[in-house]
Amino acid sequence: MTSENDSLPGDFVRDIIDGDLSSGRFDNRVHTRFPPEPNGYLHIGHAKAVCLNFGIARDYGGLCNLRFDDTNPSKEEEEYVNAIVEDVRWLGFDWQDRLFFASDYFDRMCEYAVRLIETGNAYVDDLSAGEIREYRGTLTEPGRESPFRNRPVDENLDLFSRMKNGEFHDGARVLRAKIDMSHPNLNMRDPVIYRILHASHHRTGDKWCIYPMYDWAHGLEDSIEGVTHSICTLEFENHRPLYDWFLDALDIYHPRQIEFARLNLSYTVMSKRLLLELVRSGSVSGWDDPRMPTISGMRRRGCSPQSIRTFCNRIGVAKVNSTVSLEFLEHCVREDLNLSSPRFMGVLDPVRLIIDNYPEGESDELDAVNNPEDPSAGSRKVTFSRELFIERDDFMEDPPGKFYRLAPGREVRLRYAYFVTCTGVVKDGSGRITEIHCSYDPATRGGDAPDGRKVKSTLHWVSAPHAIDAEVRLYDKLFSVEDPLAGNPSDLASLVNPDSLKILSSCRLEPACASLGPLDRIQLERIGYFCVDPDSSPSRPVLNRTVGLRDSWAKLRSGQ
RNA sequence: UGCCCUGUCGUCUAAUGGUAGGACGCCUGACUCUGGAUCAGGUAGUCUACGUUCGAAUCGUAGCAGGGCAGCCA
Repeated sequence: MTSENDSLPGDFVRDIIDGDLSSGRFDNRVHTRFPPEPNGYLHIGHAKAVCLNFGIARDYGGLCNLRFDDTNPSKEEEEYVNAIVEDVRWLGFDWQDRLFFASDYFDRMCEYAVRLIETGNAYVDDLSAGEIREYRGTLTEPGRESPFRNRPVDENLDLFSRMKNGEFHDGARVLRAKIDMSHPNLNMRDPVIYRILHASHHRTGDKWCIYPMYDWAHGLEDSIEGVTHSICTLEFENHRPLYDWFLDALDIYHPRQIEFARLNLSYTVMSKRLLLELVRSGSVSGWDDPRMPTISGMRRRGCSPQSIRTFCNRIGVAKVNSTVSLEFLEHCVREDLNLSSPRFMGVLDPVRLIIDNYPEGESDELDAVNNPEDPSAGSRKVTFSRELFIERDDFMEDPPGKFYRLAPGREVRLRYAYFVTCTGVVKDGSGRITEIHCSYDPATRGGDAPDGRKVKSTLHWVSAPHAIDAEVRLYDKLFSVEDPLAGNPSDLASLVNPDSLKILSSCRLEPACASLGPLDRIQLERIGYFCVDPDSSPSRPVLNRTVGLRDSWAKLRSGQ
């Protein structure tokens, strides 16, 4: 299990656990679970729950199960199971041999249902779905009892067993708990326990034609597994009385349900349904599009598992609905990538720079540090020559006062190489600069002047004859508005940030980048953090921008 | 006009009846072969009212505001 060195304040969930530990409620055990439904991909909101559940188990020396809540075969697929397993493992968590499925407990759940019927706590109802809704009442009016509510136990037993045996069509009957049709909490108005669904299940095949409802199933799963603290999101708060009622009615082991606020992130959405909508509408390329807040999207974007864990551990756990700023996620990503990413030089928008006093046809091997934050990362050679590419942005013919980079007559340093001074530019017919001419000072080889003179800036560069071509995909926030759901927009797609993806197809990278493999994370000096996309090939690397470096020049410029 | 939950810097979150603190963001400055990183400083908050108390963000009452709930979804 991953250990985290962040020392963090506790949270209300841990406070509750501390209380249970001191009162001896669960025999000094702490046992949690992460219970995804396999009907979609995991997103950063799920990561919060994963980190909470596995993190608590780690901190208290307890256990955390990975359990699939697969009680609805019409929405669930094995593809999702596999993706979820991969994502949780990638995040750095381990459930040992405790990978469970709700469907493993279907037989026991049925036995429990029979017990509920026998004790007069459940009945088979012949009402249709629409009738049940009508009988339920409203938020302000009590419901009415079903005419089938007082069937004798034997009849209920018989009908339930025939439901199970497939004698009835979908929707013909349901098994309901007998609680209180006038309860102020609608969940307690005789909730449905089993429905008939002649559907093939991804694990049990056609063995079942009745499937348990969440409220019934979830507490049983927790109870069967000996879970102590069943941590879920706020929308289940109103379900807790029912969770407790079932376990009490059955008189079986009774975990404690605790609800916390789900994560919201600015400039994105966090619902499987809406994310699926973006996929279906083609607004993004798939669940793993690097703009998506999914774990697979973030992985492809280049966020490290460590940075996601750090983020989840720092945002805290509370009961207030809140929206964490995207900037905070980016901060956590930069913080980790700064320490762990090897540096390379690459030019996104190249302009040719010619060093007139450098001998034609010659080249030079210079030492470059791989990671200034990590001496053990060592160094590499970069090849210098007479013709280079630098970033078009790094030159201005008529620079404003705060522009420190290259300009006519000005001397700057080329990273790890030489000081160069701009002597002139060449333009094409439209006035666009096609070449920048410089002279270099051979005495500054390596990047320092023996006479101690300083320059205001250092530029990254690549050698024109040695550089490799690359495609770079610049990703930005998914939506152009901070809260895409504000005002219930009818089409989310129209709010997608038009600049969320810019593809640059003629970038140049230093040759060392050729050895990079899919999902490798690097820093391109002075630009940002990048991740090698799976679309990449050795002959044509494709880099995804994870997040830019903080850029005080860009900020200065945009502020004017 | 039912029931449940929640209100602390712009944002996220601590303080568990005893000095309202941290982080992100933002603003200054220092340093720097990444205008990166790092370091130092600054900015800014207890929803309102009444009550309990020597003392209230914390406890109580009322109000206001936000969120959730009427699937045979989870």
